[in-house]
Parts: sequence; structure tokens; C-alpha cells
Amino acid sequence: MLIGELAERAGTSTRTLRYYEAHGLVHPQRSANGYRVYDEAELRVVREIRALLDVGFGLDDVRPFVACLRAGNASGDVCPDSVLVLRRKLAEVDDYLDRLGAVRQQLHTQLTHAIAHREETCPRKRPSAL
Amino acid sequence: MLIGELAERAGTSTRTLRYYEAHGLVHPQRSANGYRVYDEAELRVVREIRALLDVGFGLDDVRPFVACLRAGNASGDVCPDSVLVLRRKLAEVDDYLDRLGAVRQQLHTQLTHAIAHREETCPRKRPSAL
DNA sequence: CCTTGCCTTGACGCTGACGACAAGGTTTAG
DNA sequence: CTAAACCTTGTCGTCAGCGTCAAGGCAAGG
Repeated sequence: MLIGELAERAGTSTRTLRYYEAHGLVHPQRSANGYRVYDEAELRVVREIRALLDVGFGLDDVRPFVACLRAGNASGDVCPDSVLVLRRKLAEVDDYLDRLGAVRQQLHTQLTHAIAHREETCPRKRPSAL
Repeated sequence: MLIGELAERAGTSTRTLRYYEAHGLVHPQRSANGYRVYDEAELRVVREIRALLDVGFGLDDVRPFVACLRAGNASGDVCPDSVLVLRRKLAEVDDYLDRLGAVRQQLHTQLTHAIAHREETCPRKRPSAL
């Protein structure tokens, strides 16, 4: 399987696949003419990467999952290193949820205040020119 | 008040103040030697900008608030344009909270699955060299 | 031979809010 | 005279995950 086919089957671009390779996440063979050749296993790897990135992981975060898949496991998250990353990410998400909740609260308060004190002196809506 | 003093009083850097000016958020006078001269009102403006950026606003978002302050209001959020931005941001935050909640749920599920299926074939922990 | 359609390796662009220089002018204090 | 401590404009770097050319090689069909 060449890079174009893998890209299409994985729902991504050739640029992306080369990018992953440059960052050590994928290791294709090379045919005589220098073309990258991938096997079926790489398709699953790429899909795993995409799925994790979609959830907010960084490339560094997905490495353990890729290694886990490549070690022959059915899914990439059953290895210790993967679990560590999962825990850390979960904590990060929880933390971010808290802060975002606080922001939401502040926005709500501010909006309430703004509506209560409206009808004051306000800038004109673009008086023709700047 | 020169740029250095304003920066210190506002808890930011001169670079930041020049950046805001380049993006049309602050309009200092110029003294004979070309130095930027700010009045007290600009201090409040800069603090408003900083507060909003901290909450996740972009520079474009804060423009209405600055204009509102400059129009002579006690706070920057009492003008119609500001209220619009506040509503939009609140909606964005709510939306993001939803998606982040879904991600959290997925992470939790995945973590549970990973722990249930652990103890399988996993990559060695860096066998000395790479 | 030519075109089409793959593939290759660079290398710059993008988004946002600045940080970190560079190279120089000004004013004040000693 | 000179150093210190301000100020000026200008330009490049940062972080991430690619998009988007550019310039060229290779293979196959007509």
C-alpha cells in the first residue's frame, strides 16, 4: 500500500502521514524506487493516532499507544504507559473543566450586570468612516 | 505617564502595550521626543483588556469593551456590542463545556477498558538505547 | 513522445499574543 | 565624558499540526 492509498483509507492526507513519520510515529518500508510502502497494520496505527488527536492529545501523548499497538495488542490503551497518559489527560481535562466552569460563571455574572446597567453612553455604530 | 510606567502599573510589558496599539486598542499621545504618553484612563483600558484576555477572549472580542469604556462608562460591558460579545462567548463556552464533557466521558471509559484488559504484551521500557 | 497521475524532498504559511533581540536616540546623574 | 535608564522602530522566534506550493523523478497508457 502506497502513501496515497493509506491516506485515503485513513481519512487523512499524505502530508499528514509524512509528518507523523518525521515525528517517529510511523515507519514505512521503501520500495526500489523510493516510494513509501505501508502494510495493513499501519492503517490501524494511523487511525489510533487520529482518534487520539481528535480527543485533544498531542503527538507526544500518542506514542505509547502506537508502541502498544505495535507490540501486538488489540487496542493501544492496554499498556502501562498508555494508562499513565490516559490518567494524566483525564486529570488535565477535569482541571480544565473546572476552570472553564469558573469562566462560564464569571461570564454569566458579567452578562447579568451588563444587562442591568445598560442604556448608558455608548459608542456610535461606525459613523460612516473610521 | 510613559510606556514603562503604564506597563508596570498594569502588570504587563511594554511590548504588549505596543502590540495593543498596533492593533488599534490603545491610542497614546506623543511627546516632543516621540515618546508615547498615556493618561490615567488608559490604565483602566489596559486592565480591562488584560482581564478579558485572561478569560479567553481574543483581541477582536475586546474592542467593543474598550470603546465602551472610552465612551465614558464605568465598566466596559454595559454597551450593546459588548453584550453581544458576552452572549456569544457564553454560548461558545457552553458548547466547549459540552464537548469537553463528552471527551472526559470517553477518556473515563477508555481508562476503565484499559485497566480491565491490562497485563498483555507491551513494549519494553527503553532497552538501554533507542 | 507526451500526458496523466502517482511519488519524492524541501521549505514557507498559518493562527495569537506576545518574548527577545538589534541598533539606535534622549535625558539625567555623576 | 560617560554610564544608566529610559525610549524608538523593526524583525525574527515561539507552539502544533498540518496546508500549500515548488521542482522534479518514475510508471503506464495511447
